[in-house]
Amino acid sequence: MSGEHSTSAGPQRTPRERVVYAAAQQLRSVGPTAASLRAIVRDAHAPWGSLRHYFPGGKQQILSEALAWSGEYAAADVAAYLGSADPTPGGLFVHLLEVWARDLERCDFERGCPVAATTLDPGDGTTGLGEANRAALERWLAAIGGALSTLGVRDAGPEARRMLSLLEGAIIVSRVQGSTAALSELRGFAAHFDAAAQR
Amino acid sequence: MSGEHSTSAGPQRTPRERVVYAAAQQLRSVGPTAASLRAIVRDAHAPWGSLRHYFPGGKQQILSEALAWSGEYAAADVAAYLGSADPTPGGLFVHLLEVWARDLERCDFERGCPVAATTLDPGDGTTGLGEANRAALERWLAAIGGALSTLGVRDAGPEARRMLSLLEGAIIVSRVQGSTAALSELRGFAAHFDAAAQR
DNA sequence: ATCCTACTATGACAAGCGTCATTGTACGCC
DNA sequence: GGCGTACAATGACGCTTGTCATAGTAGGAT
Repeated sequence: MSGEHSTSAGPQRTPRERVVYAAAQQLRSVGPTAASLRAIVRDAHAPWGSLRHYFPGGKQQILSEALAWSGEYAAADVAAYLGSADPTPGGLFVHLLEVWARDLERCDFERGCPVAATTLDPGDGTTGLGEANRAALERWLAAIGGALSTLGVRDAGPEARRMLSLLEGAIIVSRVQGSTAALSELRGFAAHFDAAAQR
Repeated sequence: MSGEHSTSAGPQRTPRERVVYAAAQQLRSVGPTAASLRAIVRDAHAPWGSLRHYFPGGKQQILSEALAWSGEYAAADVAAYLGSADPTPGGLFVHLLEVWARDLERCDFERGCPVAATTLDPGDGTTGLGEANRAALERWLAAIGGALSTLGVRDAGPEARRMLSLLEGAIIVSRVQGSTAALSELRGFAAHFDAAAQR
């Protein structure tokens, strides 16, 4: 869900893709209300003039697509871990903790989870991001739940939700304190998820 | 930290106190950026004309005091549980889960934790709420840590942070899903906190 | 009655926002 | 050549925001 990547490198993205990506980063750092289209366009090195052409739905469409992209990115990360050597439920949890600890340190704790940010900053309610936000979370939950199920966990759904709750909370506390302590202190709970797997 | 209370009833609050309280609720529901002074004054049934008189520091002062109030409220809640019959570490955790589940259901999942909201919606960074936010979290952490220590938990600090991480994450997931399932599913972790107490 | 302080009302200000209409440029297709 | 679609630049609009200056009112103390 983090999706730091690099803005410049990689296979050249289209201006449209760069806008969606930049929007996701803005979402992560300042929240949907404070995220301004002008800042997004600037970060994306995209022309302001064509914003309306690519996104006739305006800010709502841009942020919705950013949320969808984030959900897809998070799901891909889970799938990648599942394809690694010797995956386990607890290993997935530790993997998520480590990914986020790295991400937070890299950006000086100025970026968090876009889903959490959208949830806690719903604006006046007319932003129309609720549905996209819910979908992004469900996408993430489904990816984790599917992975847990593959790894032999019964009740994979609730376990996935537990895993995500732990992660989201630790991200917030880490961000407030400017330290990844909250994240690493949760590693002990990996045993819980391993124990949930039938042998 | 929730601090629902009732707006009208109770011992009559001064206009100034009502503004701080209304600001805390706005913080909880829409985040600091989207929280407007005009809406706060309206909810508080306070005169707009005297805002500047009570809070010469402007929006920053109002929201800072709202955060401090929230931290104090949360600490008082922890202290109240500690004074109840037969308190235990796991019982404190379950108590927090229940308090928040009740609070979320009462307001149709439109309000969360003010600290989390301020963390994930820092605006342009010039809001100057970072320090007040950190202080509110530390106040809450100290209250929980103190309670855990009283209840015989070693390493009460890290355990308190763990407890808060779990709680904050579950609040977010619950709010997104519009269901308290994420909160109640964490009750099983109460055993962990009980086990951390030396007997 | 006078004065000082606490509080309130009113109106204006600059800045930023998302949105939109208009015009202009580029490029591929026929 | 001419044409039509895709993209870009510009400037303005209405709105809301926090802030501030100014004036006005109440009430107790002297």
